[in-house]
Amino acid sequence: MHPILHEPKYAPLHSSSEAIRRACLPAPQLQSNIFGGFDETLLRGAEALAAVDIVSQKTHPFKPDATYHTMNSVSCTPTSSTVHLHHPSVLTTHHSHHPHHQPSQGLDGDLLDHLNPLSLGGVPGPDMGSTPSHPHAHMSAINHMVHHSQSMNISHNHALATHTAISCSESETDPRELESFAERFKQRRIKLGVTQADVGSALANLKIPGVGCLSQSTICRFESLTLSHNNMVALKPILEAWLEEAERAQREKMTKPEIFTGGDKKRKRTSIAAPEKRSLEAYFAVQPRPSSEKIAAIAEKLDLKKNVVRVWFCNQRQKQKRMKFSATY
DNA sequence: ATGCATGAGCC
DNA sequence: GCTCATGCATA
Repeated sequence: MHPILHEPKYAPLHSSSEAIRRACLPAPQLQSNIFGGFDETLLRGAEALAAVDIVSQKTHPFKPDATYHTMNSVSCTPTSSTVHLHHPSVLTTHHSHHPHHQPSQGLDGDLLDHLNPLSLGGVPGPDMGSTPSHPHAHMSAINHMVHHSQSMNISHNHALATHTAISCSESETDPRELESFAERFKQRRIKLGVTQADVGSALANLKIPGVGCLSQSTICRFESLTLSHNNMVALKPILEAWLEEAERAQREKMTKPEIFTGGDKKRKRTSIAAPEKRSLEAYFAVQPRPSSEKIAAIAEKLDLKKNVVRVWFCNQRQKQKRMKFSATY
């Protein structure tokens, strides 16, 4: 079921969002935010690193078998609410993107070759059953949509002394507004003496259709603007509602924030060692979107599980899109 | 505060 | 298999 958000004015999303994004983006220089604009320079660096890696790699067999999760319990269960919707990514509207833009395809192949001359032949990739299918409690699913047009525009018309063509949207999506709200939010939250985790679990008490609780992580990221612009836009009204409610409640009495009693769950987090991480970064600089084969090759070289490498690349890409570091919103 | 991971939805 | 929103675990 789809939790229809109480905001009919939003455009249809999912399906079209990707398309819209792609279509709208002029020609962002893509992922060069983090790694700056070097290409050749970095490349050499990458190759060097990679080379070094090969060597150092064999020396220490890091975690041969990275990690695993063992979780079971579900989670947030703030005594009162039951509204746990699924359907997280409902908003995917703008963002920058180009389908597959491979900056230096040849290069990366090269790099890999150096690293692993055998890999390209057909490395089966040590991707063994890495899917401990776990029933994950995926609660909370908010999201509002954002007009596609809006967000995109703002990014391009940079400081035009003339007029800001923020044509489409209301200030709700203005990065500037989001930033100041996040700041005010944190301040008021602290004033209320509430922790990020408290806010997250208390959200469920708002009983907003489609909104369950959120984790401390998410609240933290919201405050620090380390979420995508879309995500920020979607969360803002919710957190704003909580804030109002919390301040109102405080005026009359003291509602004690309830913390869910998660009993059991132990998921181990894989920790990628510095040397491996450096190599991954070097690869990423050259090719942010390696093919499955390349991922397998890299995984083998670094002695990491293929899935770990794949996820690392996904996370790295996502990281670039976060509000604070992205110029594409 | 942040790294690694999951899962839904889409292609 | 990717993107995105989000979370658990951890430094």
